[in-house]
Amino acid sequence: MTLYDELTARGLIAQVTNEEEIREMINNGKATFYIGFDCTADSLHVGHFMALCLMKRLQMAGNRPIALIGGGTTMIGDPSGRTDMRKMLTKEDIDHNAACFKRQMERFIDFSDGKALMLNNADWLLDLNYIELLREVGACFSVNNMLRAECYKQRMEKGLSFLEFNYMIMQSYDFYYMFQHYGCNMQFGGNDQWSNMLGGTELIRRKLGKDAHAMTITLLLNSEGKKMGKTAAGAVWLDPNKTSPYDFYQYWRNVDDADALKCIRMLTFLPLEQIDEMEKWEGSQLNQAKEILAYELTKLVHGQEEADKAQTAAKALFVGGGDMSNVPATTLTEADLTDGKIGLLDLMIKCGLAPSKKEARRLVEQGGVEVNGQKAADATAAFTKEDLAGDGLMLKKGKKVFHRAVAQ
RNA sequence: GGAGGAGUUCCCGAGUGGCCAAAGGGGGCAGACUGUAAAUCUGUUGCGUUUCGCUUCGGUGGUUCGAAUCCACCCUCCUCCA
Repeated sequence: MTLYDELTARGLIAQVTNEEEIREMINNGKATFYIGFDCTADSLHVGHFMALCLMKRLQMAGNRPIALIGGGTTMIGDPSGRTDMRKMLTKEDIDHNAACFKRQMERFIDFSDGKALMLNNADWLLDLNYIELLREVGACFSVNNMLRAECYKQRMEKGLSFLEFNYMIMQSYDFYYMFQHYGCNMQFGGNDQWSNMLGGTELIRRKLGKDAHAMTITLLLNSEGKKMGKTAAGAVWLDPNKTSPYDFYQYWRNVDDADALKCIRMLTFLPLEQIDEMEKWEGSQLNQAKEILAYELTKLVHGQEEADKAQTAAKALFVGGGDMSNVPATTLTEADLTDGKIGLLDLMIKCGLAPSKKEARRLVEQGGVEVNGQKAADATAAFTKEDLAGDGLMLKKGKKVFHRAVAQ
């Protein structure tokens, strides 16, 4: 099976500018393609992970990826898919975030021997001269057309600043620049980037009379049509300090039935035949599929060792028995104890199970807290250093949030 | 530049001097039911030493016994005119 067919079979391709040419290019490893990453946070998240996987698949087929860090474009802020304006970030924040991205990407993509490049558009965007740019590039854009683009249309209601309006031009310029300097002939991106990407191919055609290609990845939506990888607490991060491997595992372990196979197909590297086999599973058997999904993804992102740990911990907690040592834990010091004790409510806050005493108390009152398998009924309960010795106390909030508290 | 309108708790949105920690909905959390799923039902949803106290309705001052509510100035956004 060719690469292009595989991508199609996995449901990864959303739109392409020219199917025949792109198929030919990527199947034969002739593409030098880029994906842009706006560095609005100090870690990549699950949404980026899809893009990274795609880069990896293409790289394995001999194509050359360019990871473009948006040090320059982040100064502007992409209005796509947004109903409000982004917070403006300082130059320092952006630089810091870009450095964090770089570290994370190196885990997935092989940057050795020029097999992949990492560029930062700050290198060429920040030095642009306004008048020159307007004359060189601005003349090639039709405002009429731009306003017709879906990403701007949505914002016409709410208001769109001129700053953000220029985002498309900057992104197009990136493509134009890399096409000339790095032989970049294709751009990938989320489907919400389609109009921005077309801006680039159009610019290259007008300025250079050459064809460049664009291809978008299907956005990973759950059965309710919302972007996956978001929780109430925020994004699911790839940085283990922001989202622990255990939580990462649990996120995927808990996806809806309806989304399990779609995720396996789109995100894992399991062979398609194996996935087709799983397609027949239904009902509680899907639970097994979710386990596979969670394990495979945790392995990809955090490595085999962390994936094993997360799985062991999950099994120990939900199935029973087993080794508890991999369950997320908080270590308490002498300073956390008052008169040699710590109250249940304070303990819950320390372990991150509740943001305030009020909420901790409510949880206990509603019967949502267990300590060592016993329902905690008394909010005034307190624990001593001895209680926390050894494996410590096993706290449980609700049905599936477990946390250990141990003494130093 | 001119004329209007708006900013309320995580989000939407009611409230226009005391009965307001602030209706209703969404979302979240917890309970029941389950398969660590969905749907449904119930409770809950500012903080604390919890029959009470403290902080909160864009910001800063002011009026008042008392302000989300009235006044002044400022900031941000929207609509119309130029």
